[in-house]
Amino acid sequence: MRRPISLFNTLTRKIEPVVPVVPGSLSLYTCGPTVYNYAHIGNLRTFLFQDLLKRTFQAAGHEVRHCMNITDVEDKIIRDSQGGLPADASNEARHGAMTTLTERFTAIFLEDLDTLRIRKADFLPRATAYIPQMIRLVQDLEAKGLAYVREGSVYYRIAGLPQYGCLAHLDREGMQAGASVDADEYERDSVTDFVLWKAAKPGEPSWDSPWGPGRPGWHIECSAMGMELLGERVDIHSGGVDLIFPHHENEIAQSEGKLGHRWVEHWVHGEFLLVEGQKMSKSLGNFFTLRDLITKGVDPIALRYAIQSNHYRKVLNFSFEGLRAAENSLKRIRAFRKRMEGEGQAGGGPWAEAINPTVRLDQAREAFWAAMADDLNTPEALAAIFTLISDLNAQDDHVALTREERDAVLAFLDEADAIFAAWPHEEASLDAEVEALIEARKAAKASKNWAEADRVRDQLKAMGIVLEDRKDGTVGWRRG
RNA sequence: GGCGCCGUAGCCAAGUGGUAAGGCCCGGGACUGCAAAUCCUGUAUUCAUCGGUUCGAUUCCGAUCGGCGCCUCCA
Repeated sequence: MRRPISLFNTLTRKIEPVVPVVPGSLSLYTCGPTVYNYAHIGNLRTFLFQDLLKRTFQAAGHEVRHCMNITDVEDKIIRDSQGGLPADASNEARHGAMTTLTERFTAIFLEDLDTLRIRKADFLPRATAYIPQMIRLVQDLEAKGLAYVREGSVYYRIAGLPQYGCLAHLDREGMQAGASVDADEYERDSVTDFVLWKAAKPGEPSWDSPWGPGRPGWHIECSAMGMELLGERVDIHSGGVDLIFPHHENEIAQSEGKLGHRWVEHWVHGEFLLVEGQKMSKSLGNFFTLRDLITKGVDPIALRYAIQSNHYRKVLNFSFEGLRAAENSLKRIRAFRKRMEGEGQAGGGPWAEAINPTVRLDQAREAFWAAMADDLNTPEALAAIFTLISDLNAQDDHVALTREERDAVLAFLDEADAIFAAWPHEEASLDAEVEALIEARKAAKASKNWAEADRVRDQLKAMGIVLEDRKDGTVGWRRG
């Protein structure tokens, strides 16, 4: 079964159904990292949002063709990689220094994705591997009269493009009133024109081109690689809100200038993240990479959950208190999963009302998908799961769910976890030492040696194993 | 100056023109040798403020206050 999904489209500012050009096969381009440093949690929020987007379509039965660029040539990369080189270093040496830096941080970035269970794109093109395609694209634009050359650089001419600004909803007059526009060092016909190809400056790595040695402008890589790998019509293109302008606006200008028709149907943008109410900055001491948090003992999956339990289009205020709440929420879901994996232990106690587990499960599944299909409303989707957990825990306390019912619940948890990737099945295997300790406590308990029983239980807890005595005398355990 | 967003309980956070989901935390009770897990139960007469439209507004309109983003570094 393939479920339709609707998303807020920045282009129209409306929530609209996503209708892939090729039914059942979604083409997705997500703006990737510039690999000159560790990604911080703000960057990672965007990549987690894109993973949520992708996984939702996959879980909804769509095939996804996903392309994420790796930007490995850029001002900051050049700045950080060329420092140790002599002024007369060869172009080869300059490229080598740049590659050393970008390969290192590309590897680190990919490790971070693994740590956060972010699925890798089918295509992860490096910009420097597509220089010929970019040059051809710039040549095409030049041939169409959309671009012009100034001192070895090529610029895109915005003047004849009435639709320029449609994504960011900017008008030309407002742009020209901007204060920072004349700070640029390049010679352009109009302040709104942007660079497609930058002439090399002394000390910079460069590629040969029809306009002399130079390097690609910031926006051209996404247009060139997106068209090359995903085609002339892309269903969804996403990134952080800061990319709406100028990056995505300029991508539209370039790509549609070349194609002569609409390139991307749906533009989707994730909001920013604040830390303890303030913008992340190194001077405030609230700048965190994933590795910083792991060093502080944070479970990366709790971070994943904390971020994904907020709506992607709202500013997220990251806090350690919020992280603790996320960890505790996850404990509840995981404990419920463990309970469903085991057998029922019906007992007594107060009871609100009997329910039909199968009917209740169907309701939860529909509520979950209705929320996800409505612009990835994760808070509401998770609420559907928690409501189900409360209802079924109460029911199972009194009338144990059957094996079939438990398995059906587990199937739903797996279905939801295919998106959230936070409560997977874990193999229930223990090492011999732990098993021996559990047996030792059972013996102590049987002889009512409470002090010894508690001592062993504390010892196990220190080892990460929490015991749960069951009504029938058996002892359950979980990691925690 | 231009464009736009947000303000819901201690914290996080959905939501709808018809009388406030969910999570965390906290209090009481049940179960337990004690725990853990779980259940029952208590926590917003109220959704920044002030007006307007309406039979009725947290939800629509306007104003005000407060917080924030973008207007070519940026996830």
